[in-house]
Amino acid sequence: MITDVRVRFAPSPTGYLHLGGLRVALYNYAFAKQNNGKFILRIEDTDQARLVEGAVENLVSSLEVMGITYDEGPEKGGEYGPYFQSQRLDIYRKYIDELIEKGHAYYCFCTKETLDEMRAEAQKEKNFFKYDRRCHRLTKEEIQAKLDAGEPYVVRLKMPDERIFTFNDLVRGEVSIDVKQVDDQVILKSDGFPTYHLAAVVDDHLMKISHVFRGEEWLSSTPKHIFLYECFGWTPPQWVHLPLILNKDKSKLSKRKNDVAVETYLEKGYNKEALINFIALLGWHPAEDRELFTMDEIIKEFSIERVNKAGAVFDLTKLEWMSRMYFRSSNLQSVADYAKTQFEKAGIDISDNDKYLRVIDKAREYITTIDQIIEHSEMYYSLGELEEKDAEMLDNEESQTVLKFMAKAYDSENVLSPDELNDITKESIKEVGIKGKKFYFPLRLALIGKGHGPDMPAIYHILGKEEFINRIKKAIK
RNA sequence: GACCCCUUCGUCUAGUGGACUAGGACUCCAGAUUUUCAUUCUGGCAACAGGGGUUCGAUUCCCCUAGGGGUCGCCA
Repeated sequence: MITDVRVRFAPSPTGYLHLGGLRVALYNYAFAKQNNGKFILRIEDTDQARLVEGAVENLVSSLEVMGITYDEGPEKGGEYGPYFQSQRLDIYRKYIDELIEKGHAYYCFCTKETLDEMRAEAQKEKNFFKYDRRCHRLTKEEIQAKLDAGEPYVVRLKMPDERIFTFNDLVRGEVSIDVKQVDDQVILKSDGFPTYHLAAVVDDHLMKISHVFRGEEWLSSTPKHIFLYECFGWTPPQWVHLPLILNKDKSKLSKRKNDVAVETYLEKGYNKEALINFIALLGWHPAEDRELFTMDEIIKEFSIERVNKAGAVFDLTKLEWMSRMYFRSSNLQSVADYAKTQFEKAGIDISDNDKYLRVIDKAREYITTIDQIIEHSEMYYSLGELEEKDAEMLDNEESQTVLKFMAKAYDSENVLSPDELNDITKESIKEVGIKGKKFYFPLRLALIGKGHGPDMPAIYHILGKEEFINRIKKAIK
């Protein structure tokens, strides 16, 4: 076990929990639990323009329904709060001033327009764009004058001129990046908010984060972060850059090409344990050939060493399979509880709980998403209109013969066992002289209103003896 | 374009120099079981990107090429 593990999931509240975010959160959570560490939720709301109302609540509730709970964060609080970056502005300002004082950062008064021009220029030469540091050459007096005049400014980190940053990533191993590829990052925006780079580093240090799990898209900005740690004289955390989750065309999973919000999958009615299991296996796999893992098993088995380097394509078909598997094998009561709202929506009275559980236990065998439960359940509560050709079939002579015979054959004092019921059925087939589809189809139409469905003992068990006989009788003309 | 990362069946992956005739899962196909649908079972199709090394021996180590992805914002 690794000691003093403190990890964090730090989403920006832009609306919903992304599948990629879910996986980062899950790995963080599993890693923390497994090492008896702490899992922190921190809200990175430094971009005023992108704030979305209710996003935090949404994020928190998505995590909660997925079974990922945090030890410190919004609502809960904790020793290292506040956990909203927008409430930590003073802290950031203090550290930014320290950087300026030490000469690691400088004021920049260049406007967006100037910068755009410079970028366009660099674009023409097809070069990597780097800010030319013209504001770094300003004298103290010039800076003060501009500040006094109330000119808007940002603060930039002054990266070293020459240096190869080499760092160790727990997934990728040693990674090297030349500082020539790294720009003087803006760390304080003109609206007084810090950028991610500064805020994350400061918070990770102050919150004593030991391992930073994040998407691979952050790999190339890691030198900026490492440099910040050095400027402050702090020890950087362990880096864990996760492979990306991909669209079918291998590009980074996106809203345009896929459903990316966890809540969408929940609304669609996928089994949530299956979703967790499925997402866990996107980029991570234990040594054995097993595929089905409960949350506890994921916590137990997870290891960074077994996280893949290559991105993983999100394959809905496999999620669907897994969702089916989970509906069939999870605890009956939990499926029944999950299905309840569907029945309410459909206006089906499920006050007979024993029957409800019998219905669910059978219907669950057929579903991929929970909303499909109704079409496999409603016939046990009430029979709809028969389709025309089915009605005709039910009325024909052979069908009526079968029904009349079976209404008597199945009638008994005691509740029939599956074996007894099967025996009666088989004997009856011989006696009536009608078999196969001609025998079973009308029977099924009478019982559940459709030609396909569960076997006789299953229907008998669900409906109960009385209702079973009644339905057959009702179909007799 | 520059830099960084990545590369085993269509997809998720196992594999850390010989046990590989490259394993599992999903999908697909075929057969069996079942009165029907669904299930279940059995079998099948299908991959080490290419080229050089190193080695007695490379999927595994090294190099090159190719392909894919990521980054290059006062977004995170």
